[in-house]
This record gives sequence, structure tokens and C-alpha cells, in this order.
Amino acid sequence: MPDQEHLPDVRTTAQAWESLFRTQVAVMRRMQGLPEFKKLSMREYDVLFNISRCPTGWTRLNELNEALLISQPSLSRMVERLVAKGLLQRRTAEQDQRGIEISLTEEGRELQRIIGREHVRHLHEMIAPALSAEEFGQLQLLTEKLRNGLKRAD
Amino acid sequence: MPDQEHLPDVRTTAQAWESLFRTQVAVMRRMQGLPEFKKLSMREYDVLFNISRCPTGWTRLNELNEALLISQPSLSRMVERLVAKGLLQRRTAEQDQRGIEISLTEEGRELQRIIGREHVRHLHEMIAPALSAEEFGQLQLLTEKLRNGLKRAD
DNA sequence: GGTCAGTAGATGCAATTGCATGTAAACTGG
DNA sequence: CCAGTTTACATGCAATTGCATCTACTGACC
Repeated sequence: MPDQEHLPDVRTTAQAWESLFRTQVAVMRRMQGLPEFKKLSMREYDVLFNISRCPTGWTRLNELNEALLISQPSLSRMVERLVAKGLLQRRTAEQDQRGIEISLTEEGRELQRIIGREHVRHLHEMIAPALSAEEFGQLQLLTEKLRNGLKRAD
Repeated sequence: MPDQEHLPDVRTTAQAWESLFRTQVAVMRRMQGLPEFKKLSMREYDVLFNISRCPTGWTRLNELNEALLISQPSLSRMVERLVAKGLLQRRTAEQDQRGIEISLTEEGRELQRIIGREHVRHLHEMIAPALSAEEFGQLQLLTEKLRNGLKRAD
């Protein structure tokens, strides 16, 4: 081990978390009203976005659920609604007859792209003035490291 | 201005935000099931916590609303429920007869403290292994700076 | 191969949420 | 001072959410 890094105490971790959390709230709150989220709520967009990131294009419902804060029954019904809107398609998983796989339809993919572009543009306007490029880079590294280092849920 | 810091591009800001957001989701998701949130949902606890931070002990409803992601009618009714549970008290504001001020009751303050202690303890267990004390400090500074530097909502 | 525990989603139902709108008080310009 | 606008919160109501539970399938053990 190179330099001695001392372990964080409770105050340090609590304050850092609180600051991160409040920042997330502040940004989300400003984003809520923006026009791109008129057609789809932010939660729904987040579902489309997560699916769009899957290499194969298909995800298992339970896997998707882990990336979201909503409960399993809520996701189940949200997917139902998004299928009804023509934005998603479902199929039963090959190797596990209990499982459901979902993917974006062409329409869903297109809507995700449209909203995504607007979203990124507005996000950039909102947060870019606050930090330098170097600081954003540090922030990304620190949050990635934090996320990857979380103690496994028991 | 000392060194030349270059301005962040769109990719840089979007990736940093996404990483922060995903980290927040990962932590919140693990927190949801913990026993301290059996008596009160996380949203409700967050309300008590925010009020507990007010120097005077009283807050205006609209001011409190700005620190939360829920809508104004939702907060209005959540406060109603928390008053019914005996955790909050309400009064009309002195200088503005339209306004409502709320504060914790003794019972509410005590419950907030109990949940808060458990929460901080579990949070620490969960995230402390991920970063050093110095890194948590950097994370706090960066998120504070980000929050304070957000472009004003139009 | 049959029983039993565990996992993936679906569903009934009550509670919570948000949207649109309502009411009342405060501000504003003449 | 008074009409018109804005602000703060409440309320009707439909949509969404979560909890508890159910069904169907899987995997393990014997």
C-alpha cells in the first residue's frame, strides 16, 4: 500500500452522501418541468434509456428492475403500458420460461433518441457552468468508484 | 484567473451526471429495504429530516417543497398525514396569511433522530469501504460546487 | 421422477401521487 | 382604493405506486 489513506469516519461519509443526494434532487427538480418530459415521464424515459443501453437490445425484467427505484409490480405495469403505447415489445425468455425479455420497438427507439437529445442539451446548459471539464472528470471517477465499491446488499 | 481551465463539452457533463445519478440509485435501492424505513417511507423521513435542519424549527411549505421531488399537492397531503400521525404541527404564517408553517412535534423530532441514527449507521457501512476519507471530501466539495453553480431555472 | 424450496412475474386492492383547478390572500398599476 | 395578476395552498379525480399474495416455472436433493 502506497501512502497511508485514513478511513473515513461517519460524519465524512454522511456529509458527502447528503451533498450528492441534494445535488441530484436539485438537478432533477429543474429537469422535471422541461418540455421533453411532456410526452413521457422521467421514470418512463429512464426505462427506455436503460433498455437502449443493452448490447443485445433485449433485457430481462428483473435485471432492468435493479437499475430503477420502482418496485417490481410497478415496473411490470409500466412495461405493460409502454407496450400498449407501442414503445416496447415483450417475449418470454428462451432458457427460462418464467422470465420476460423486453426491447424497444422502432418507435420506442426513436422516441428515446429524440427525448435523449433534448435532455442532454438541457442538462448541459444547466450544469456545465458549475464545474470545469477536469472537475466533471473527477466527479465521474469518484462516483464510479463509489458505485463499484458499495458493500453488497445482504 | 490562474491556470486555463477548459470548458466541459457535452459528453463530459452527460457522463458525469449519469454516473452521479446511477450511484444515487444504487445507494437508494439498497437503502429502501432497511428496517429503519419500516415505520416511515424514505420520502416521509426526508421531510422530517429537512424540517429538523431548520434553525427556527419552522419552515414554509413552499420552501420545503423546493428541497423535494414531489409535487406541491403531494407534499400538502403528506404533511396532512404526518400531522394526523402526531409527527408534525402546522400554523398559518404570521406575515402572509396564505402561507403555512410546519415544525416537528416532540414525537416527530424523536422519531427523526431514531431513524436518522440507524440510517447514518447503515449508510456508513454501505459506502465507507468504497472511498478514502480524502475522496469523500473531494466528492462533497465537487457536488456542493455543482449544486451551487447550477444555472438558475428560467 | 417426485417433493420442496426458491425465483420471475402478474394481480387484487388500498394508499399515494400528480394534474387540473379552486379559493383566498398578497401584490401591482392606475 | 380597486380591478387584475400573482402566489400559496387545498381539493376533485384519475393514474400510478406499493404491499401482499398468487401462479408458473426452475433447481436441488433424495
